[in-house]
Amino acid sequence: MTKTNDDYDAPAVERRWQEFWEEIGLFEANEDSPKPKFYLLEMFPYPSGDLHVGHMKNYFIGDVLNRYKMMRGYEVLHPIGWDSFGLPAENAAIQRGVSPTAWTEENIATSRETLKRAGVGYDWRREIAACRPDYYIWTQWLFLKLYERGLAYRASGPANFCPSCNTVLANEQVVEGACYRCDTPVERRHLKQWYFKITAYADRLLDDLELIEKNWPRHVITLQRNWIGRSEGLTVRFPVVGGGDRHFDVFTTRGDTLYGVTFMALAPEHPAIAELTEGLPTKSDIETFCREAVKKKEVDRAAAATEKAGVFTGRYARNPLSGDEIPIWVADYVLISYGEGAVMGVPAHDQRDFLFARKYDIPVVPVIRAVDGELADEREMTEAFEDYGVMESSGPYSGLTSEEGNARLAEDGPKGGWGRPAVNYHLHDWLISRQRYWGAPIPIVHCAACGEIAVPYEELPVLLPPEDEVDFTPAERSPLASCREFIETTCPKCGGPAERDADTMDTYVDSSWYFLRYCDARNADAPWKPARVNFWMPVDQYVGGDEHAVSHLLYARFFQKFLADVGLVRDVEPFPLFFNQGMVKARVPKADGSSSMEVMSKSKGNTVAAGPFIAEHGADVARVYITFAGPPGKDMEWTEEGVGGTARWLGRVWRLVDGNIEGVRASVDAASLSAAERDLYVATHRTLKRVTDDLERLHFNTCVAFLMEFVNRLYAFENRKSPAFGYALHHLIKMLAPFAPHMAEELWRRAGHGDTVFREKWEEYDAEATAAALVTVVIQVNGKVRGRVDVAAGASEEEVFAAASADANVARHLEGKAVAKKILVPDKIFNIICR
RNA sequence: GCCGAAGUGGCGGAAUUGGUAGACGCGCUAGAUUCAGGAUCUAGUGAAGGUUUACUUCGUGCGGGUUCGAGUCCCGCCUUCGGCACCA
Repeated sequence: MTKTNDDYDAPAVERRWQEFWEEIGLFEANEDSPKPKFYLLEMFPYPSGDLHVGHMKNYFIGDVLNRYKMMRGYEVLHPIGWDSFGLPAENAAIQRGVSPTAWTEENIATSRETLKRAGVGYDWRREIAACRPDYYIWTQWLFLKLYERGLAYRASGPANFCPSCNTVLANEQVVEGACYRCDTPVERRHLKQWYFKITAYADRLLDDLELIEKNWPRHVITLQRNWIGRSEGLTVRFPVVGGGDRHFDVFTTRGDTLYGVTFMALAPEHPAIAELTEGLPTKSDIETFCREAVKKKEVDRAAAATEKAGVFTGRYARNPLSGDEIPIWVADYVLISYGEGAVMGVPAHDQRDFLFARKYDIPVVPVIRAVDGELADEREMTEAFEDYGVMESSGPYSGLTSEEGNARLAEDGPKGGWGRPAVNYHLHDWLISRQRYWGAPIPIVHCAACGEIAVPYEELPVLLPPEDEVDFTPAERSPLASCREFIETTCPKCGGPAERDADTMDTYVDSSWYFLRYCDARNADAPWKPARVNFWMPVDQYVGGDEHAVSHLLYARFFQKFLADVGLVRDVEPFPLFFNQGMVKARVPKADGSSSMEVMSKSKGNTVAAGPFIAEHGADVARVYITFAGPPGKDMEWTEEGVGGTARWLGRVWRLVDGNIEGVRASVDAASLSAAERDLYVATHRTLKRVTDDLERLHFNTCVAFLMEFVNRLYAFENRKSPAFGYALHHLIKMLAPFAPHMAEELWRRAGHGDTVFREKWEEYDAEATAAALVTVVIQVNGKVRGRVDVAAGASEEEVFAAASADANVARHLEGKAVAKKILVPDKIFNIICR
């Protein structure tokens, strides 16, 4: 492997400066600073213990900004902590009999050490860990706040259960029907669980996306919009024929197709099925169908999506508008979890209903025609007509457009008592209880006499019981449930015997408010002091992965809105500016000798461990390579060759600057420079401008490229004793600082400075120098490049034309032709159109 | 199926608003230096043609279009990668 330089022992130099920075408290953020604040945050990491270089990208992007913003004069809050509850610690306890606390703290220590060796600058005084009582006391405190407002509740309902993790999951944690963590297909189970009422904020979570839309990646905004999935329509009531006042509600976005309803379909899980079929000879068949349908969904969801199956219940409902009697079916394509768990079947205008109706010989009745067409003949239909159009055969609504009809129906429904406008969401309430040990206990007590009672605030935290008293053997209930010392308590209300809730909270609860805790991390009396949160918040730059687009980023927004409502925070959005960094890929060899680039992960065996890499090559190599290899927002490829190239370049920088260190100077007399020196001076300021502009745009890869270009230019510059050269080196050190902080700091010190370069001001570029007096204008003839001329900046069309005509090649192309038109883009391009 | 992102040399990638396509790096080639090197320095490197110097033609997934000028804008396709997937 390439060494940067024989004189430069990166690991030793880096260590020295890391200790120095810690000594002088370089990264400590202070609320009483006169500087403008900048809150920079990377997503709450799980302390995995063995960080690989893929993990580091996030932190390196953050730290480039951190150091740049410091040099730009900001008081930067750049904190770190650990999202340290969660299954791996508990699994370690099960598999190896180790203590989850000890195991986690050990991993935290390793992760912390790796980040420190990587030179990432954090205010370690604010370090937090979700698994420590001084943090989770406030997670519980926030649970109680939600509970007080009716936003935390326990209810029975269908839940996603992961049989491998032995716990339920939130909808957001089910990815393509499988557990997000272990990829096991989830099962639907009817269970009593704790929820946060995020749906109460659905509209605000949706509407406020407009506030952040411009400063978030578009796809993340789209994902959130789709996930919330607001849809407007009608709830229509269909009475059961001969069923007294029994009825079914259905949700539809297509009220205009109501006269085309030819059947009704209930989800197999619909609770009213049993009662509806009571006493009918078909009852047992229907029960069998429902059982099979529910099972089928679990086993094979993909197949169920194409082939629809159903069974007729033997009962009928009445269309409240047409008065028609329509058969009630149970159909496997109807979802219990959306709308009312029942749909009106309009085969003529809904493709799913159409397929279902054709399969079971249910009539198809078209009631919408295309605006410029005719009503379809049901016998000739091969698919549903799903577009809006004009209503026909629809009683008093015939002749209205779909839009008009829907508006009228929304008014008439409540008047006629058969329907009402309704809004449905794809978003469901957030299921937050987990049947696991390693999480924050839910601070609720169940009392036989008083029912569900909140643990009083002054009794928080509800501590996890000591690990040696808990049986971690996987079961379908929380390990806490079998720990008598934990469960048995007294009712805070009546004082009688009572039981604690045995479940713990989803770890996403922990990460929904951690960014607030950093503002006041050591507060023992409250989760935070509002003044402190209001000083630092909102987060000025959030950096993280888009895998959390509809989980953490949605939950945290929900928490922030709730906290704003109860006056604990000021801002309604926590992260007005979110940057989504790409992943690090590395080669995975295949059996046939070829290979592919895949995201670095332990399971693929293509990781490069961060600690050992840094110990061998130094952190600066890793930092510069990761920032240079590609735009920060896109995936990048980690290769040995790339690492070598970066190491080589840092060696070039070192030899160049250190070899001429005595000439480094902060200023130069611009007036006394020779032409060549003047050119170097201009190049220095042009580089400074380009690097500065691209730092602001987060285009770090091009910043490094510009620095490389600059270094190449400096190598080509012969007079190394020139003040212009020393001046260029001074600027190079400063521009290098955000990217290779250790080397820059070492060079800064060797150049004779006492303090850290990170307390120096970022240099301002000389606008006069960057706007050069002479510019190169490209000459085109009929749109093709035929030459280039150097002219004075701002040269007129006549001047450029005169210069262009003097160019032999241009003249050749103009020869014998008449100039028809001249287009000049000042200082850039001159296009001569001729015939 | 729906939504989103992206297709540029051998490779990773540059190119604010339409204005020199291929910056920078890797790799490769040649030379210098060195006891030697996978170290260092210098030069070259999109393709084709060319009196190998001028220079010319082609070239940013494909086909059209707008424009003096298109990687960039518009229309229609193709491919790849993500996300959601019976949402009524």
